[in-house]
Amino acid sequence: MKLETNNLKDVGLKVTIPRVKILKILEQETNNKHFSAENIFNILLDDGDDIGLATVYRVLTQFETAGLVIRHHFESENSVFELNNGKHHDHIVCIKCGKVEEFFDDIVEIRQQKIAKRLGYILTEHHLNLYGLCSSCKN
Amino acid sequence: MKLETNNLKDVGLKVTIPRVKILKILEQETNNKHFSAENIFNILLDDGDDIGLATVYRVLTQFETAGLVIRHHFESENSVFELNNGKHHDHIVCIKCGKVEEFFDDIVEIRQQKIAKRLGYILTEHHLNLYGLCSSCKN
DNA sequence: ACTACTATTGATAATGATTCTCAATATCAT
DNA sequence: ATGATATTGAGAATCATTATCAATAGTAGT
Ligand SMILES: [Mn+2]
Ligand SMILES: [Mn+2]
Ligand SMILES: [Zn+2]
Ligand SMILES: [Zn+2]
Repeated sequence: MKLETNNLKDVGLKVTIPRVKILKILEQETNNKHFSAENIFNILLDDGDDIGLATVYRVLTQFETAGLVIRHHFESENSVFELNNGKHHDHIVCIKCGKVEEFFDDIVEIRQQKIAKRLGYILTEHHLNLYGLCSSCKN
Repeated sequence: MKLETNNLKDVGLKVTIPRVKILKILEQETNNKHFSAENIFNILLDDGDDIGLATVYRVLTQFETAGLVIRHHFESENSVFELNNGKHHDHIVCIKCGKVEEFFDDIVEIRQQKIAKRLGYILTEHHLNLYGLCSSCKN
């Protein structure tokens, strides 16, 4: 049985064509792991698949609820989704070309916990997004 | 001449009733400095002012462009606005009651610069939002 | 204070991303 | 294979925000 099939069964979702195809797209090893719903819809169109945009949104939300994907809101743009590989990381986004890169910084993570504690909060989540010009675009 | 009048003239905006009133609301020293457009619209309504919601959005966007206010996007909610006091800070938001508190952490700020540099970016902006349960809500 | 020139406003329509509805179809345990 | 149930696709609905446009207000110059 295929990988996607297992992933879906594991989270209690029926194995349907839209779900398998969307999961495959998210699993692609490309230069961009971060997809908008429209992105995925267009890839499906190019592949000749006849899957509705509503289904793409629906499936992505189900995947998010199931913990298979993570949803991001960069700047004030549309939602973007990426496969949840279990390793937390934050993002830096090029304001010119839109490239998204990932990073993880222990010191920042620890600091955040300290800040939350000092203010009396139980920290459940955080979003750290850096914006700037990437190495290609800054010239 | 009043404070609001000066602020507006300084950024090249005509002194109109909607602009002055919205600026006054933003300058209020209350427990909440962070307003949505709807928030401000309702305060105006309560004050008996007859200012359209479209005007509120328009004026807030003009204020943002002029550098008078800063717009935030917490979680995936509506835009919230606060007066730009010139002192950069980040935010922690209670996921239960919605309270927003501010903080500034030198170490995090320095780390962000380092991360951007390491990845070859010129950093122009960042959003760091923490989410959790505030001291009142965690019980 | 009056005019004339523009900028601004308020009402309403339009937009765009996302979600909802619902009848038709597909999945899967039996 | 069958039937109970979940899922799908198309299009309508939603909701925050922006655009349109005729009426009105602000302001520089008299
Ligand atoms: Mn990522
Ligand atoms: Mn603030
Ligand atoms: Zn770039
Ligand atoms: Zn709270």
